[in-house]
Amino acid sequence: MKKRAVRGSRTGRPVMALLDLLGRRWTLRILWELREGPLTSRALRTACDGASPTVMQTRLTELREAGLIELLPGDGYGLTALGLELNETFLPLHRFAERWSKQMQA
Amino acid sequence: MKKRAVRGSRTGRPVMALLDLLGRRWTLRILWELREGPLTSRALRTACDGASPTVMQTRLTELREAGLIELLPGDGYGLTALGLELNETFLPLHRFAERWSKQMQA
DNA sequence: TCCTGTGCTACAATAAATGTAGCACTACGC
DNA sequence: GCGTAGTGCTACATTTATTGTAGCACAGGA
Repeated sequence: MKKRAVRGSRTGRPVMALLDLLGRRWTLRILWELREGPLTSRALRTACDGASPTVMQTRLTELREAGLIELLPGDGYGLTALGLELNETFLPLHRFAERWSKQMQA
Repeated sequence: MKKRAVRGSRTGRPVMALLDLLGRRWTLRILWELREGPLTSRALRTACDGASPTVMQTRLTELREAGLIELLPGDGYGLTALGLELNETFLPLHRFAERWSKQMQA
């Protein structure tokens, strides 16, 4: 855990830092899986097709430092108010994915 | 280039395949940089903080196969109708990133 | 005490990204 | 024609990230 700063944060453009954070493996998926409520770290690993605990823990730490998720003792990990707000941005993604999938088959 | 299928596509849930595709490094950033019009592959590399041509080319191929971008001879890479639609989902991200950045400083 | 589950870590093996260099092709000016 | 500059794209060695397996310490509950 040597590199704490979010990559792209040097540019001074927050959206770049955010895109970099979200562009790391499993990050989007983790936020997505938490959309309906908190999950324990192990449930999260199961939900994410058995992602390795190493990277899962790394992502959880990153997301926690970014203030998007938090560890609720007894309930596992859940979205913060900020994380919930971000997640709402992605809600249309499900509908889009269905449309996208159909177009790809054609 | 051995693994062509989008990871997560086995699950039969398109949103998982989409999240996996978008969760690869530079993918979100590329879509973002194309939001205001086509860019050549080299302009794109410059815009993405000098991403290596290897991974840039890999992402461009993936996004092209996903039908989100296309190569317009003479203009470089641009969003398809589908890609444009997806990108509109991310437009609120900029405003969110500003808010997020401010909260993080506090 | 002995389970079971939690968050989390070590460590070697594998896969992905980087950085540098360069190719083939096209279009332009001379 | 010739050189120059731009395009999309690739090779290859190095560095970094991710995986997979195993396991730790701790906190309940039976």
